[in-house]
Amino acid sequence: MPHTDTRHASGPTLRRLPHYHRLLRQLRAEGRVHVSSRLIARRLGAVAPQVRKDLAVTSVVGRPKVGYDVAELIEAISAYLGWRNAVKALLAGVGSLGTALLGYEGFRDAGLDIVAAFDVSREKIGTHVHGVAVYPLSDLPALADRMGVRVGVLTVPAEAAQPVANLMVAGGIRGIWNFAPARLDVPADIVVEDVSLSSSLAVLSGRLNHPDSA
Amino acid sequence: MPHTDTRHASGPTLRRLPHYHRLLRQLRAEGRVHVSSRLIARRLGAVAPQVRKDLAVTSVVGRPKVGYDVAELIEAISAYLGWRNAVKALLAGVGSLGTALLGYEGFRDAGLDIVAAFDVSREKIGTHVHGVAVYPLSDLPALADRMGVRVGVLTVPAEAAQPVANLMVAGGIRGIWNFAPARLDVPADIVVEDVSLSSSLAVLSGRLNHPDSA
DNA sequence: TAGATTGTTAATCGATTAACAATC
DNA sequence: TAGATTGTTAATCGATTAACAATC
Repeated sequence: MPHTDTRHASGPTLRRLPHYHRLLRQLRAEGRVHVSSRLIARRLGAVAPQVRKDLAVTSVVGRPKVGYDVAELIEAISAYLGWRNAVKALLAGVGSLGTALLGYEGFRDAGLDIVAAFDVSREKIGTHVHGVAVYPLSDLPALADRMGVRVGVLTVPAEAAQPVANLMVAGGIRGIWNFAPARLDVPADIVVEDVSLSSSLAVLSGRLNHPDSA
Repeated sequence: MPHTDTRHASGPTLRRLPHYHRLLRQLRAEGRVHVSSRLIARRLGAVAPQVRKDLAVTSVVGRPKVGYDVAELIEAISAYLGWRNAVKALLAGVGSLGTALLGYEGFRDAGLDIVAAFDVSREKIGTHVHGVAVYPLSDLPALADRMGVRVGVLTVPAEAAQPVANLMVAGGIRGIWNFAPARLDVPADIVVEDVSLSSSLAVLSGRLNHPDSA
């Protein structure tokens, strides 16, 4: 009996899935119907068994001597990552980064539909930023709950991160995409994904200053 | 003989150093002079040996029963990450994300001094964005070389990423902070650090959709 | 001194890579 | 069929965590 249950995807695997998706779309645009793990690996700077193990989480099976069906893989990755039916999200903190994220059209294709924004600033409240209405932070829990928002994008200053995260949790949000440079203390069933620009920059600086790095 | 040569800092360690730095500044502001690895670990959601191993790369030694000197650690982390004398950087791609990054004052404190921006758009060339002059992309190699720029911040669309990275390399740049969703092909001695928002979002989505994740 | 804390070695854990039988 | 490619198990690698002697 072939096992149909998908293996659990590790963090590194999840991180790579969008790269596979991007390459596969490119290959499909070039008219390619099948693709081998070896080709994918070469184009992405990886090795073939890595690619096969990653793709296995989608339950797609390849054919020996032929490879994988490109269109099937694209669809399966989209489905696995929940890109088919976008989840509703809100954004808190309409500063320069928040504004830039509100202006990024691509999130809807990546399963994220930002339906409301929140800020403390009198000047911003009541305006629309890239088509998204800005509400007062104090309305966040009630509005999030009413609209059925599941994800919060956190782009507030460090000091405000924890209190605003609390508002998100109070509003019934399930996951927080945290761009603030602060560690969040949230209930165990809330998913937090940190985007730490300072960490990323530190890796770049460290490698530049200490070049013997592996 | 005590060994004075610093151990090599791994990627994960480099990523955590800014978090230690932030917490230590906070502790210093509260008037704390010494700190134990145990306290740092608790505040950052880590374990004490992890902290001690990370901090060891700075060559700072702690005192049994007392802990580490807070000010000394702050200084040593800054020095290790090259935050003392900021490196010159340029930014290519003055879109919404590029504009947001140009507006972020904190980079200078993190050792990055963005001295010029580049774009293809006629409207943008010749203007200043958050005080930084925008030049035509074609001038990038010559200007980078002349100004002694060492880091390039890449915030162009995916299709432009590789050609613009090539311009950066031609201009003598040593490291690229890549925000574009594309894999860059560069000489082996060039450091590339990717910030992949789609990967980060994929982790969040994957954990939300497949909750049994570890 | 007694006890807390460091620095480091050893054990564990998880992810990557290599190897290879199954298969079309 | 012969040979390329998959799916999966075993080996390797690197990072995290546990353990503990040294030390102030």
